[in-house]
Amino acid sequence: MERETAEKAPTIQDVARIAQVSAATVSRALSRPERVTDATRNRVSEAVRITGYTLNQSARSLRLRAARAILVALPDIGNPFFSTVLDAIEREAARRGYGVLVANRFARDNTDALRDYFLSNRADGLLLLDGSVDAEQLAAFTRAPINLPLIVACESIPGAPFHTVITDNFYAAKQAALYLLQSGHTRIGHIKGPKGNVLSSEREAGFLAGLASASAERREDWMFTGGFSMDDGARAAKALIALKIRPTAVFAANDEAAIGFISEISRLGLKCPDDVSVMGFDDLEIAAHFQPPLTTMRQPREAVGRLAAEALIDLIEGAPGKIVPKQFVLSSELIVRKSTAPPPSLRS
Amino acid sequence: MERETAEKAPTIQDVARIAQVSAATVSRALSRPERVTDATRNRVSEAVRITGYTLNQSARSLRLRAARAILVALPDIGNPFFSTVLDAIEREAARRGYGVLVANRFARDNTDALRDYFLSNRADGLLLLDGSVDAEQLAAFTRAPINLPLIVACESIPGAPFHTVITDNFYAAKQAALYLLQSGHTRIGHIKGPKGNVLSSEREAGFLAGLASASAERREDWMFTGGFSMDDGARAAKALIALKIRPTAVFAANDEAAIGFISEISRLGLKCPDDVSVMGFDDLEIAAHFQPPLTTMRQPREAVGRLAAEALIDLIEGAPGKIVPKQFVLSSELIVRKSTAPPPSLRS
DNA sequence: AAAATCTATGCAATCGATTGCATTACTTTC
DNA sequence: GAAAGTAATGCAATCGATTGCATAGATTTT
Repeated sequence: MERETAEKAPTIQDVARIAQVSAATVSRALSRPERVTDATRNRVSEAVRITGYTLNQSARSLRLRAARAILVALPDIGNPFFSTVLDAIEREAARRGYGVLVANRFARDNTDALRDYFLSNRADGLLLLDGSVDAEQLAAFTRAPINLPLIVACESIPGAPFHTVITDNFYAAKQAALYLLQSGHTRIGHIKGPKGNVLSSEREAGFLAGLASASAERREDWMFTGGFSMDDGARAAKALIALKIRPTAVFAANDEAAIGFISEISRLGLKCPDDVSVMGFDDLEIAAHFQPPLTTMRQPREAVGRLAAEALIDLIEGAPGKIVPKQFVLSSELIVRKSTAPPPSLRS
Repeated sequence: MERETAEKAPTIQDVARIAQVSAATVSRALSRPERVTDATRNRVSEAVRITGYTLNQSARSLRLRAARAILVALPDIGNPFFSTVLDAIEREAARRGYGVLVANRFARDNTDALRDYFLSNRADGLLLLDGSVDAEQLAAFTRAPINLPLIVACESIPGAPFHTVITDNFYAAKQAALYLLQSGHTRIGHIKGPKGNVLSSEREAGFLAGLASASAERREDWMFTGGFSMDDGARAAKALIALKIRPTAVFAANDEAAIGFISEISRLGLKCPDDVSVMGFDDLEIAAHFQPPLTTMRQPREAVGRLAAEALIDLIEGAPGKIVPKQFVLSSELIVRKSTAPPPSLRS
């Protein structure tokens, strides 16, 4: 287990010997340079240069009880939505000198594993990008005696007292519905996200609120059970094709479902937007390059990641004590492209 | 800096006191259960349960000089190709009890930062998914006195003595060219990857080798300067449209460029595959759902990630000493979909 | 010039887990 | 039953950085 290196890495003692000061002074020279004289600081810098010293994080972590790392738990790194958010998190964390540990596809019932990263001093806090966890258990982690610094981002956990960074999914979905209504559509369907997912239900509710506000028709067989994957979208397409009365527009719970949907209806002979307008949600990079380019609600993914990382590190470094949970709610933006058009009835 | 927790986390000493044994015995009971009596083992287990003890990784790392974590350095997590590989890496690492630290978009000239993760005892080894680094400097890291365990995956660094896990890009690209030739195309273009990238040049060379083996025509103005992004593909599309004599098929260096290309030629009035067949490389998830579904070379991304993680951890845990660099070369697979067809001249 | 104040630095304990060596208790062998 | 061997456990040093407290020296105040 113990690694054998020909030459051991230089330690603070080595630097101290060469600079002819004590290890304590080296430590101070490096972390609070104003506390030592110029002469000492220079001697230490020189000794660091000579030895090629790098601080041993394990020793530092042990002493300070701080790992200078955060754990990011996500449901699926492979998903471009999450990987972009992760990108922003990583950037912000690096800026503030923190490492980023990733835990992918951790099971719902595996919150203990996340807690243990904290308890075992590998991470100083948790950034959770998944709302499908036991809120009660999670809340217990944030209280004494554990006091896990926690930020929930992307997906909220309703009614739970966590710091969160989310986007306003309800309002954005309502905007989407309103946009389709304003384009002249009266028969509008929705490809729902996965069951039990908070984002799904908020987007569905927002969509229905949009319909309701215009007193538009709402039919159960236009509410397609779906999911967030392309295959889910394709399944919804098959369901739509089978209908006698079809909606002229469909709002999908995310871009991937929208793409899978369009892909499948094209295969089956319908055209988008000629026969059916389709909207997505997220504005993934592919949305602009898909055929047809996808009308969608753009979520500020980078901002979500950056703010979440920022908030978590503030929490970690902040004074302990009672902190009122902060909620950041960012807005999404309507991006109109070619996958939506007025319904056939309104076209010349 | 020092975190103040109401109650400190239980330590091995606490467990020892409750189990009425020494800390040394607790340590042994946990790491090598066969070395203690059943009675002791049970008492320790019970004490662990009572206290809720979790091992402090910092202390362990300090003592053992091992972090039980690997650092994955990649050029762009946001890219679905890399994020899938990362997914596989994470899974394998977790299986073997290793944490995964990510370093994204690290600059070419910033290899020191990667080395410092190792020197500072935050990571036990480096998994590099980017070939665009200074090979000489990197090689120095793997030698004494640093002895950084290193695996280069996805992109090889030619002529450098590293363990690598790659796919056979040259052969796969040649296969792609041969497939297009066999479909009857005689005028075939190529959207090149980014300049200076190893993958780009191997795919380009393989493509040209394919053409050469069939003595097919090769024209400089059919070799589009490109890149790996959708925008790069779109630019190539504009260049193609401007040509007097156009190729009837195009092989793009990756799926994203292929998608950007198809998207742009559609916008400009050409149809795929009717006017031009297009092939990609990678088989991203979107490839199957794009319109038209994309013919492509599927890279075994999961296998690459898994093998790379496996090899790195073997290297970390293996006996130190001279190790001959191992090269894993995996094969890609032709996936035929609808974006390719025989050229117009051969169709009825 | 003595007293008080301040500054720079060193000493030594500390963080928590691991392990070589020493010790004790128990078993086997002749 | 004494000697030798073995198994289980404890003692104490160790990994490397940080920091409260002590001290020596410099500076200011009276």
